[in-house]
Amino acid sequence: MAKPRPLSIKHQHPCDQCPLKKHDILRDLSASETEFMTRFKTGEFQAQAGSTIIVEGTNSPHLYTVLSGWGFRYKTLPDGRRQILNFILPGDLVGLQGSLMKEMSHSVEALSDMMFCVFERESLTKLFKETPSLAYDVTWLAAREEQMLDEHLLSVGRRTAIERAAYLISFLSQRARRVGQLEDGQILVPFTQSHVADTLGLSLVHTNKTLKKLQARGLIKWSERSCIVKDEEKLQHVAGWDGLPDTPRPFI
Amino acid sequence: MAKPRPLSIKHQHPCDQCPLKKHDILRDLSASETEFMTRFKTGEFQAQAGSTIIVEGTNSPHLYTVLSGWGFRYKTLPDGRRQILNFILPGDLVGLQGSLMKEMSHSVEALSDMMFCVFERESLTKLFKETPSLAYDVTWLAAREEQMLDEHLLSVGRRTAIERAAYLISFLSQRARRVGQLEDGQILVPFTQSHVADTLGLSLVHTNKTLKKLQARGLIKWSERSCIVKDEEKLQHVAGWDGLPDTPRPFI
DNA sequence: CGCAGGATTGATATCAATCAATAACGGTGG
DNA sequence: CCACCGTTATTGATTGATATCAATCCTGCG
Repeated sequence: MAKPRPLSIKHQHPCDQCPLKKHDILRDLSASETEFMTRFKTGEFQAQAGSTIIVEGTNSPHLYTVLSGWGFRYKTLPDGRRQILNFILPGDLVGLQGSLMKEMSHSVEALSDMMFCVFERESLTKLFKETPSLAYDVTWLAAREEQMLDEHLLSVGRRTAIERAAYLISFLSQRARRVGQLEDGQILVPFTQSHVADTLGLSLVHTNKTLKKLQARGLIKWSERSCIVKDEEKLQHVAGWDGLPDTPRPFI
Repeated sequence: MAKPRPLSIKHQHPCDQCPLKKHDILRDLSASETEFMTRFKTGEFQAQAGSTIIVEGTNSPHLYTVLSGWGFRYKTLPDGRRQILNFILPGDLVGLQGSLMKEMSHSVEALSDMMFCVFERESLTKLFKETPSLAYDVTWLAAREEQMLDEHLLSVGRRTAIERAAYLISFLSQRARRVGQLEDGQILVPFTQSHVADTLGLSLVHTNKTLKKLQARGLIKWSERSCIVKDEEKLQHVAGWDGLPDTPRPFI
């Protein structure tokens, strides 16, 4: 519950040595783009596992790119029921809504310790004026988020419990792999079955029983706050899902 | 199932007389923006009620803005189960994903007869280069779609059947009102309870029973392929939903 | 008149939620 | 070291919500 504050560390990672560059899935920036990003970036910011980074209804003056760590976006109903909307991984943009609209309509919490690259919301206009190619990338990222939400909605609305779980785990393992967060099939993030339940729109107990079924079928193994994927192909088949594209994607 | 083709009617509505201008909720375009849109626009296109405008997995060379009529975006599972993702109303942008990515990941169908303003996907890059303010608006619209999907996901994942129905109907009535599609509380669109069911993630039968409950409580009245809102405030309260913002929004 | 699509209803089946325990584990204070 | 927690995972029993099945009833239309 501790409210994280930006640390005063500035440009610990210069943009031309951005730690995200090592991921093949992320497209390279041109020299002029990197130059713009260097001006755009105002600092870095660290969040502890479990801390809340963005609170629904507030208006954050910042826009972030995740440099490392895992988090998730969620919304809650007045009585506390929670729905996890999506997970946030390295290379993802966080807080765009808040920069465009009056306020954020969802909250964000860190699953692991996280490191962010910080931008001022005001300079977003400048980005659009001065560097159209990056503006295009921002829009691309927004469209990608929409695409993921579409699939989640299909999942929660029309897939059965076991199909949903199969979809979620193969979705997460594919996203994880693309940013080096999958080792021997294990998704390198500490998340609980409560998180899974609130993503799938199921109760905790039923989520547990569903994961056990997948385990009994030999498709996964749940182990200490994480999940080991045993048979990704079968998981995808159970879910009736095509998988993520393997093409490079932008980041800012 | 008939595949609609663009009609050869060009600029029936010049951009400076855009029929969308009459809606207060839509922000005015500057002279230079209107000038750009005139060049950007390549024609108009009409779709019949029930026709499929975009097919999942294909790659449409066009980007559309809805001038009139209602439609919906949806995805299906291999065995045919369908999830409606969102509804499409005048002023909405359609096909952005297809312009940015390789292919569309959802389908679009017309609920009523519809009229679209047509743009070439290639000129989107030009839009970003030449008119940053419109590029910003495109991104704004993408973020707005994301916001709606977030709320739908919360609904399908965590709201009960009656809460979901209450949310959907107040959501639709508010969107309808903003573009003159609400008359005496009636949502002016021909949709069936099957559409409602596939939006809520419920079966058709249960949807019918749920709507009947709302009707018994005096909150709505279902009547010939549409819905009359009797008490919007109570609907919103049942759903635990804040409602849509009333601020002007962009369109392109 | 008969037919098709949509709406409605009752009976039954199934899935998932809830309730209630227990187990396994790490951390903490004595 | 051990007793005591709190968190997470697990399991069985029961309840409740929603799906499915099967009719029937409209209403517009050829």
